[in-house]
Amino acid sequence: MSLAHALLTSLLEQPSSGYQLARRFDKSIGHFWRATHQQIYRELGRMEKAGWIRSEPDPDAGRGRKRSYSVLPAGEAELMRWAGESAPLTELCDEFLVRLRADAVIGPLGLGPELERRRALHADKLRAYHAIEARDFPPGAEGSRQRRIHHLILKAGIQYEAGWIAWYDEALAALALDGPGEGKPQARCADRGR
Amino acid sequence: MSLAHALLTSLLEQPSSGYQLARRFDKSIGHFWRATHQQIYRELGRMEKAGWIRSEPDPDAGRGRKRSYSVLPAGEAELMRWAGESAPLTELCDEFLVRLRADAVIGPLGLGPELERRRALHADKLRAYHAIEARDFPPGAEGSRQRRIHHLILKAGIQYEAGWIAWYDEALAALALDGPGEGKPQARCADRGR
DNA sequence: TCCGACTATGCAACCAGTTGCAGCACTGTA
DNA sequence: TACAGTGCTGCAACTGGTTGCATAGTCGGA
Repeated sequence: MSLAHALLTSLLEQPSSGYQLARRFDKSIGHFWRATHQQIYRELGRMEKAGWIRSEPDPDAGRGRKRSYSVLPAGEAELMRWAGESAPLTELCDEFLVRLRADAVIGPLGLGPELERRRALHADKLRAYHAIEARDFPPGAEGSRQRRIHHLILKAGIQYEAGWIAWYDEALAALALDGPGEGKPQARCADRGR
Repeated sequence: MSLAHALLTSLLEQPSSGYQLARRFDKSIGHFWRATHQQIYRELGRMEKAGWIRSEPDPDAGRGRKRSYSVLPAGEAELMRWAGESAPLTELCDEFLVRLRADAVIGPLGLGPELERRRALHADKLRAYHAIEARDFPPGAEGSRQRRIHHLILKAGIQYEAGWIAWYDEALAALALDGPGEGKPQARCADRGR
């Protein structure tokens, strides 16, 4: 598991509260790592107990029970240790491919619209990533090592989405060969007589 | 969750025992959906209770306590229902990108060799996929709808691996700009004085 | 005949992630 | 002053996945 380490990284970049972390995870880091606020609070508790981070109640006063977390040397050492470890690859694991395979076994189920929908969602994400890239990494500017790495990470997202878009295009073309009947699952199911 | 549906699909393609399913998951379906034998046995139990599948003890006799599972009409109906549902996209979620980002915050940690290693693993997988493609989907042959879909699924894997390889090449090039010092984490960490 | 390797199934405990809900503090507005 | 909205934290229950271990039959070889 590495949610703790994702949080350490995020806190090093910017000490914040659990809530802020949760919101941040909807943006930058959240592009490639997900967590709910529940997970984050629980994990912050553990990390504090482990001596990796420390919290102080309410630094910029007034705002409720807010606690701000920051990384202790032990946490930084742990992050350094962990970052150097080698980890297995994240394997391709996509529910939709299972659906496609099911479609192959039990006859055309009219997945065309769903393919279109998914392609469009990927295209939305790609557009969003490109917008971030245009804003934060203008061409020509060299940038620090840190900026180069952040750009690299963004490019991983771009590459990922672009790859899927290309694949969905191919899939749509391949399934279009079935002809117009592909859009009518009921009729085809009846054909199979079950 | 959709392990149950992956199992239904797999059982429709070929009725088999839990153990065989587990081994099959190391191959075809396992390229994009993972499951341990524990998960599979537990799930088969649930599915049988739900009336989606039925089991008979030891059809091709002699072999231990082996049970063979096959899909019932209710299971096929359920699979059909599920395959038509729309599901959220699988998002990019990669631990290594967190490590990279940690490297950006706490200075060069010498991730070069790990990048190389990961690139090589992706290349291995890509080679394996290409071998399967050459064997099962020779160019020129048209093939049935089912074969076209299976090819499509394989191509998703190929596209995925090829994308990562391209990205790792880019990453290696981008981090090489740091010069030879990048491979010596200790020295650089000391530089930072913590 | 015993032993180790492999096929095959399963229990129990644990861990991570999700969901639903509740509570409290503050802010703006009616 | 009351009330709705939102920032912020948290408990409790559940689900899915992992790990470690136990068992039992079968087969081939020393």
